[in-house]
Amino acid sequence: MKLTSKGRYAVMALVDLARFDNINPVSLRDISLRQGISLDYLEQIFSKLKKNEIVKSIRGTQGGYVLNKNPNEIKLTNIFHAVDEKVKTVQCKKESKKGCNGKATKCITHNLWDELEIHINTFFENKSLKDLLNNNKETRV
Amino acid sequence: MKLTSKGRYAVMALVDLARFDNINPVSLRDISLRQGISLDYLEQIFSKLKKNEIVKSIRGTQGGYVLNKNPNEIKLTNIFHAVDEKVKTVQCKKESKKGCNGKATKCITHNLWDELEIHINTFFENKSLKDLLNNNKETRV
DNA sequence: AATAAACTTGACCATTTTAGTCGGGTATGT
DNA sequence: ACATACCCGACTAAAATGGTCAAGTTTATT
Repeated sequence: MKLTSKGRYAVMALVDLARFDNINPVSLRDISLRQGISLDYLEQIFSKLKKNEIVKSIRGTQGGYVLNKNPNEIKLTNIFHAVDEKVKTVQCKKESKKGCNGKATKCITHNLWDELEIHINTFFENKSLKDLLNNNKETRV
Repeated sequence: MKLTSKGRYAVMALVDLARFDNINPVSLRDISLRQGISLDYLEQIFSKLKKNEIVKSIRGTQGGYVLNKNPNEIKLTNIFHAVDEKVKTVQCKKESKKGCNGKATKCITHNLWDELEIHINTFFENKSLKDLLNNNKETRV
């Protein structure tokens, strides 16, 4: 099981954005420089964040992105969902009634992955951008 | 984030093993047939389970594998660790003091992944093979 | 002693995913 | 007009994944 960089970058970028968008929109270039994430890659990520109405864009000079909601309304679930970062149990639970492994029954560990998924999603549901912002005022080395 | 088949197969195979090893060792061939997992792939997985002392092997005809511990002593953590299925935060947390992203500080979401990892591992620590066995007596469609 | 069942080991490989890059746009403030 | 910034789709190198294949060794049974 692994977390991909895409999800990590999305969260990093949004925390960065939340910190600086109070006055003006924040350009991806700035985020790129501050967070050390490739600009081109950020564009892909923000395209998805925009489609999912997590951020708004302002084009042209002095343009950039701003949050589309309050930081406490943006849960990690939303962010991960937007960039296709999700908990996958691979080939299990795809077909609802067919069972796994091409057999007629659920595989013997099926319920386990369900539980795990719920467990992880609960964590994501309960974390908002705001939590991360607060958590980070106390930046320890 | 995704769970790989290797981890899933390892758990499935061990549940299968736990059910049948009361009398005789269980051959991978049997597990392969019952669970629909490639025999060659199972061999790779069991090689790792054996190195981690989760199973013992008996060679020769009528040989096979048996559990090396009681089902309630085998936690999911142990299984996943054995087959290299673990929560990875990718490039974060590799260097202990250097920080992430090649900078001198921790990335702003560093603590988050720590928390998540703890959250998930807690789930794995608290689940044993025995739990899965019990859970499965009530096999619902 | 021969045989067959089963574990053991290591190399190999096709496919998919990941983490980008690249090249062209279009909109807009100055 | 021009620079800054978003927009969009195609492309790609490298890694991970989910295996396969071949050539063993061990041991119970006949």
